[in-house]
Amino acid sequence: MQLFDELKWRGLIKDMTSPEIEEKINKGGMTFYIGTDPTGDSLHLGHLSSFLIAKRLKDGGHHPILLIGGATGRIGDPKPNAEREMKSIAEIEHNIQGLTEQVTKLFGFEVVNNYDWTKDLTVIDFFREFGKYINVNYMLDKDIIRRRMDTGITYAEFSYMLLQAMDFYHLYETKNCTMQVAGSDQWGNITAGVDLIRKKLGKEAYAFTMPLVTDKSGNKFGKSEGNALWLDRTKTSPYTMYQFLLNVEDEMVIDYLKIFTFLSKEEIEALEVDHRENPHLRHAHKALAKEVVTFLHGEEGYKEALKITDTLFGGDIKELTVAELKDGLKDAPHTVITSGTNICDVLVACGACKSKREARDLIKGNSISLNGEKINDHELTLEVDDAFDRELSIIKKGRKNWYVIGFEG
RNA sequence: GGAGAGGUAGCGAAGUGGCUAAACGCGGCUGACUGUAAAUCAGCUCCCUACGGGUUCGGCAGUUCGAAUCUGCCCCUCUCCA
Repeated sequence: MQLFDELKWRGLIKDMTSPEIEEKINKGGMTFYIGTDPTGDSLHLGHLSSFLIAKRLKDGGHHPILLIGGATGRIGDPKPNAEREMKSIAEIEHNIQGLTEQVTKLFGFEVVNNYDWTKDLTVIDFFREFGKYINVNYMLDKDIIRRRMDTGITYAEFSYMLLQAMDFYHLYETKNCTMQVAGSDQWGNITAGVDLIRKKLGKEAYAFTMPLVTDKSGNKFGKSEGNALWLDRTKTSPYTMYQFLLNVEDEMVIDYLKIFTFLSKEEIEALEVDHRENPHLRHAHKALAKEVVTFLHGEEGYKEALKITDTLFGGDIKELTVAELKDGLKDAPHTVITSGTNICDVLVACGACKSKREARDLIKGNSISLNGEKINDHELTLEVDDAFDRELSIIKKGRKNWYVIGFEG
């Protein structure tokens, strides 16, 4: 199967600026770029799909460049509903450093920063060199701008697409970068760049987008309880990442295998059959979790995640040794209390509950386990004598939220 | 600069002097059922050991026995005009 067809089969191609892209992708040898603004100091799962496309293209003989938006990040890409908060320069610098290290390590891409070629541009030069080539009517016609017309948009964010267009133009000129790849929400910005290159240079540049990865109900994929799943293991442990992927919706798991793994068509189709016939075995889920965690954190990270999973979901935690518990729960919040503390206070202290009221409600609702036993008395106190080896107690909220309690004194 | 319409809990949106800690929907959390899934059903969703108390409806200051609801000033958003 040729590269383009494979990308298509994996569901990674939504829109293209030109049908010639198919041939160019199959042929290899292109320099292309993907971009991200330094909104955080690590990538998260939501970024991964487009970075993996870049990796696939790289493996197919193309040359990827990662553009980090030191300049564009100072402005903010318009969101559909509201203006972005401006980030401090210090935070942006910090994020650029984090992202650069991460991407270099994980993907080995060449990294550039658009602040380097925009920081010395004067306003007047900007207007003469770029402003004159873009019509406001054209900008107003972009979907993202139209959506912001009733809630308001500042001149800074309105101008964002010009900065991104300049990036493409700059990379085209200096690095012969002829293609841009991004998520479908970037279509407006991308085409602005293609048009700018055509107008200023009379040359054709190319771009395609990938569909936004969503869950079954159409929400953006890659958040757990409102928190992003970071690719940096100090921010999101291999275990947490593994668990998230193991729990994706049945209907979506095959799509995710195509998007997030390098498993072949044959392997994925075999998993699809397996999953249809024996859904409860969850072989497809396990494959997805294994592949992604191994790619991100190596064989060791995967083994660690698997071991913790087996420990926590394998049976009765009372049968485990303290050493096993410690190891299995080393990513769970760890809180030290004094022996004799009320259970509700402990639940708040360890972060399981926002308030004592919530703690009582959860206890009444049969949701809290202490050392493997459900509890229903909110007057209960935690005693060091009841702890495993007089050292630690384990609280579980719901089915999969764990908290380790140590004792002081 | 002028005229009009708005700012209500995580989001959307009711409420326009006491019956409102604030309808309803979404989201979130928990329970049951399952396969650590989905769907479904049930409970919870400002804080407090509580048939009660304390803080809320852009901000500040007032009117009133009583304000999310009325008044003044300020901040912010949208629409139209210039």
